[in-house]
Amino acid sequence: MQTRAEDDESIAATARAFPEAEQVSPDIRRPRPPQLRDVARAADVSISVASRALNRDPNLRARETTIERVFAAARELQYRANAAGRSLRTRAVGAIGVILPDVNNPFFSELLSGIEEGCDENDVMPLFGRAERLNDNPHLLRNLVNEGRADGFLIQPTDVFPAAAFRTLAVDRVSSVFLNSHSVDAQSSVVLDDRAGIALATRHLLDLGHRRVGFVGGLPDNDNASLRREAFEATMAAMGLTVERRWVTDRGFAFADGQRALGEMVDAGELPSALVVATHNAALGVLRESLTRGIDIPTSLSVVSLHDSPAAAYSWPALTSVRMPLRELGRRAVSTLLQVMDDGIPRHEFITDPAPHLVMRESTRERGLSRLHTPRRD
Amino acid sequence: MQTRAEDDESIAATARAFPEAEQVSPDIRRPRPPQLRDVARAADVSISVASRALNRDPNLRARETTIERVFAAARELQYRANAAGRSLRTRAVGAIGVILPDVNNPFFSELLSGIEEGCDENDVMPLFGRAERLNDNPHLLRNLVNEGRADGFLIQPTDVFPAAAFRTLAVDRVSSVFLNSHSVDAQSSVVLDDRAGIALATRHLLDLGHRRVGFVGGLPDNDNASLRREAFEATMAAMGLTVERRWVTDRGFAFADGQRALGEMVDAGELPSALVVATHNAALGVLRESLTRGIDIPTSLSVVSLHDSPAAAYSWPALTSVRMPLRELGRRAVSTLLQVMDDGIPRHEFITDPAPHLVMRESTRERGLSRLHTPRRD
DNA sequence: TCTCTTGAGACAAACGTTTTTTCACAATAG
DNA sequence: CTATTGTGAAAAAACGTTTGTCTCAAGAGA
Repeated sequence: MQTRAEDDESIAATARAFPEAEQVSPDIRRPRPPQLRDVARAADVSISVASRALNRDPNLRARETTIERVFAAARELQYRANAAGRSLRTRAVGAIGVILPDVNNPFFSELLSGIEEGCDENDVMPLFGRAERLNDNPHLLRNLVNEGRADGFLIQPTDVFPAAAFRTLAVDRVSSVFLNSHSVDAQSSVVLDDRAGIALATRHLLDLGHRRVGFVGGLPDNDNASLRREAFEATMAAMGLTVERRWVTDRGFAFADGQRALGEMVDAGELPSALVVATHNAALGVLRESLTRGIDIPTSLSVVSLHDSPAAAYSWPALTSVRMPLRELGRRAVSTLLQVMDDGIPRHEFITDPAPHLVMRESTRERGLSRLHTPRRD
Repeated sequence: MQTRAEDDESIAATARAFPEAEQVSPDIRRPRPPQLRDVARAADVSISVASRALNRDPNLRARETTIERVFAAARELQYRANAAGRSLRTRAVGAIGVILPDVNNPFFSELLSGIEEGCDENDVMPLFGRAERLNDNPHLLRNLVNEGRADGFLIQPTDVFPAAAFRTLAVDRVSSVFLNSHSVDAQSSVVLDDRAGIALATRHLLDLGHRRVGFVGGLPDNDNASLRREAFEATMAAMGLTVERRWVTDRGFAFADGQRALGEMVDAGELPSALVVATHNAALGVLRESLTRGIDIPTSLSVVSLHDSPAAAYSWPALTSVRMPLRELGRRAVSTLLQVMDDGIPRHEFITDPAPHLVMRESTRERGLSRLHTPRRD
């Protein structure tokens, strides 16, 4: 303030005027993570040998002991290759985008952990994004690709999906695997055996003696919905049973759709004695609407759903459901994506193992008084 | 097969023998995303000018028209800076790790979208990870840091958290913000106004005329649990009401804990006329246990919970609850983390706006109206 | 003796940015 | 007519890897 000081002095003064600057500066400087250079120095080899050893490059010719030294040094230092450096050189970032609609749908819990498991196994990083984000930011996928943040995508599509957002992927030739969807051709897919799941659920009701069985399905233009419905009808037909039109609804997969489906069925007159519900959330809606309308489940109506989840055990009554191998789906989706990324050949996988499994809870019961025992046939 | 052809020929023959090779090879080579170099060329400037223009470098001296040209070119090409290149140079990757326990807890849905919103606003990429992953892979956080994949972390801790996994962060001086937790000192935090939420819930019951009010709380050594319990007792005391010991439980925040709490309360004798439940999932457990035991809610017991969620509307009866500003929590957590990353100064934020809000549904009722009005049943 | 091979490893370029430094040129001052 | 100063922009280095090419020595084969 008094006199004009020389430059260096005034800089020092400035520093003093903002005391926190002195403390902060060392605070935010965090220790540099170990680099390949450090590993090489510790193992007393060149950087290139260290790199090739760690990556198990077959072109590297070095003594076993040398390679061992490198690995030991890397372990010792907790070395992890810097993703940016590697990515810059290899044009692959070791991360995959995972786009799911409604992460909070409880039935995704297993799928999610399957995906994470698959990622861990393959040393790949998952980048989760809720599908809704695509609506706010339709460039998300393209940006992710252009920024080189993801090498490929795992996508679970829904009806309301902005298909345009995915066209980008095809145009840019980005590998992607669609989960539970046959609809997008020319892309890879990994799907569950919905047919077997629905058949299991339906047969469960038939085994309990039910004959008047209805179906609460998804929207008519949804591929999965029609597949499930066909499977239901086929199973019924195989038992020589016909399906009453009025007991088959196609309102959708959501909670509210299940509520509505049951409501309409009730309003239309006599109920079936049992319902196969094509998906978990809709089944919870059916249960809830039954409570509202005073329909006693399972006494006067049995309900079984495709897809299990923790929430199924919490509902009233606890929901009998068919548990699908979602964890396996997640794992396979990851490994399939990696294969596709590797060779560019689209694949269509079908998860049959482990097979769908019936989880018996409280929402189904043997059909009331009539203990008619029908011979089983297949 | 017949004669030895010259090299070029035999290569062509090989290609013909593996027809897919011809298609695949170009397939997996995807178009190179636009680079800064391309932008610079299109705008007819050097790479450095392009970079500084796009980053609004104040040290850049260039004509306005030049800068405009650069932006126009970037828009035209849909340029996005390659994350690896930038990260390598700047030592920041523009991504933050988000560690949540149990992503499927429905009450996280808003928190998640708040975080994504905050990330979008700040042009940062969220890397979600379920906390359980830390159990399988305790090095996850350290690896993320060492690989330079995340610049900082958002963490929602729980009781069962492997605290050791977080010590790494402190040691490596990685910025992190804890959500809803006061317990980890020396780290930043963003917390909700639980006190106000519990007070609102409690006052709601008192306003309805309830005087015998109980509390279903979390584990006694959980900071949040004690905070909520204190808030409950303070609100009661402010009305001159004492709290009966037997109506205060501390089983935990989970569904099963709620079930157990109510069960024990019933087994112990007379019930209160209303319950404040310290968290959403436990409240659902209380509701479910009431159904099991034939306790009519809200006729003989009113239940209100801290934290709302879509699932609350689906329960039976629909759960009256206090909606906390989780979306705002998510957004603020992101911006706080970015500030901490910027200057290294820990912060402790308190979300009071928007204020907690009572969502009236069907699980609470005025005391004494017991037989006048029952929820709709057909 | 001379060339070849092989083993064991080192050199150096390249990936796409950001940022410090340098440069060319014109306008002004002396 | 030469120095100085702005102005506008280009050069070049650096970030941490991976990987194609080199080196160097020791032995093999002729």
